[in-house]
Amino acid sequence: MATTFDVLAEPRRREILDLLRTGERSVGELVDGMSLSQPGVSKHLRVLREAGLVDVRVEAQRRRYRVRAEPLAEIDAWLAPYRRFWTGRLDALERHLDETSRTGTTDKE
Amino acid sequence: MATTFDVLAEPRRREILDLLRTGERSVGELVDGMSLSQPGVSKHLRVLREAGLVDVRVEAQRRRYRVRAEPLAEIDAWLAPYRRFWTGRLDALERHLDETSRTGTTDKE
DNA sequence: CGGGCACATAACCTGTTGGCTATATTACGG
DNA sequence: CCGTAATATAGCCAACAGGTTATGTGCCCG
Repeated sequence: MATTFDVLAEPRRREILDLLRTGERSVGELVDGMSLSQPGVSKHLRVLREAGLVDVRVEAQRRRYRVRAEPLAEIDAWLAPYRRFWTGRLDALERHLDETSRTGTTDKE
Repeated sequence: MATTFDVLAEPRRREILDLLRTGERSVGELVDGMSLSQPGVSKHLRVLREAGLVDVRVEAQRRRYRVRAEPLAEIDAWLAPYRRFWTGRLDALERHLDETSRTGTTDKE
């Protein structure tokens, strides 16, 4: 089963998520909103669903899809340790530890 | 040229980033740190480099790689509009707007 | 209760990707 | 200068992903 990153790597799937960001949508609405065949959309929705990125609500013959937060929150969490690379300053000590954590090899020169 | 998401979709590339998170590393050090052939590592490094996710510093015959922040910051930015899905509460008005922003179709039933 | 919607699944084809082995390249050290 | 160390590139192959068309399935409506 694909990782969240795999799933998000697909532009059309990010497009779908963008469409869902403003609220639930049926498959047909998604198809209308993005030049791609209906089976194509369904295929992506399946991937999104299996990765837990969207939720379905069956309503008569329609299926309403909406964004699920958890996997996105995981990405956010994955990003956390890197965040110090671009957010303002970090503790001088912390930086020092990083620089020297692996020293001891052929590191002198 | 691959998007940042494409690049991050590869587990080995995330592994490389993880190794670089604690400071610069040479290719050889990366190879030692992750069961994968040297050409394999170099190939991934090339992708990471072209996507701007890492930087190289040539030093004698060694190449020292390190993390570059920008693309990661972009991911962070992409995540922003979704963040409200899992961070605490959001403004009632904002939620209301989302729920009703597209209403007017076959939305009643 | 039969026809048509809305959606999912199947089957097929093609392009891309990642791994490997072999080889080119460049810089030192002696 | 030569040999070797460190890394990049080339070439090859198997696996996979995404698009398309055709078809299955369930549910409302007249």
